[in-house]
Amino acid sequence: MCGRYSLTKKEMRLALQEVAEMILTLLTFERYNIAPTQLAPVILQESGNISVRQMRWGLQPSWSKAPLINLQSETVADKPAFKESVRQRRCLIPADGFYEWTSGRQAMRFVREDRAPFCLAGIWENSLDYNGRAVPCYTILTTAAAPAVARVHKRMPVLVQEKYMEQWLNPAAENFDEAWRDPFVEWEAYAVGDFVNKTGNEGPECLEPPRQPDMFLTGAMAGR
DNA sequence: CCAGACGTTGTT
DNA sequence: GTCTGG
DNA sequence: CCAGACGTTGTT
DNA sequence: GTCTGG
Repeated sequence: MCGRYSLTKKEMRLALQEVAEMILTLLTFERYNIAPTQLAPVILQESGNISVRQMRWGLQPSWSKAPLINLQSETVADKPAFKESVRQRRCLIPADGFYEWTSGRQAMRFVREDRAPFCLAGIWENSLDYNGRAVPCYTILTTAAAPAVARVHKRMPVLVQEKYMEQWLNPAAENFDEAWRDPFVEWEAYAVGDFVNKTGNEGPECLEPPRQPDMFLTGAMAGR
């Protein structure tokens, strides 16, 4: 009854969007506080197939003491230790917000003005754990902060627009200037309480504003 | 050939 | 481990 | 990124 | 202050 069908490039993109949606709604059990060294879902393409795997946040090269949770997008492709990952093992990291801490250790949460989820640009590799076992690990690429973010922090994660997701995941693709270009997303920032500070803490409480709002941030002291 | 890099952030 | 620079 | 440790010995 | 673990 069904002896043939097609899957054009355009249809492939739709399939990818569907996959991304699936991840964000079903596979991504809610996470409010994904921290370095923890497992989180990552989208990748292997043997031509797009898949989702839980990976450890932070590359762990043998020579590095600390896990590398961020790498600069501007230079990563030129670094001997990472160029192969940039060439062969790019990935997308689904998220709907990210945290930055002010110099005063006030946690801020950044979300898109339209509240839409998004994908961050990452690369991954198999690092060796203490048993010599291969563990897939990922790192988030960074770029100069967008204006609203720059008030708190100079750097921010690279976002991959939907129209570049397929290219980003395809190992055959080579130039990422387009994929890395600033998507000019408007970001909204709001202060959250210190519950999020502790890496083990999970749940919606991570999103709640501070119990005692920071006087300087809210301007509540003005005029006193 | 060997030596040295290979990360990011914010703070002083 | 691997690449770049000298 | 933040939180929390930052020690040694010998014994079970 | 600095390092490790999450």
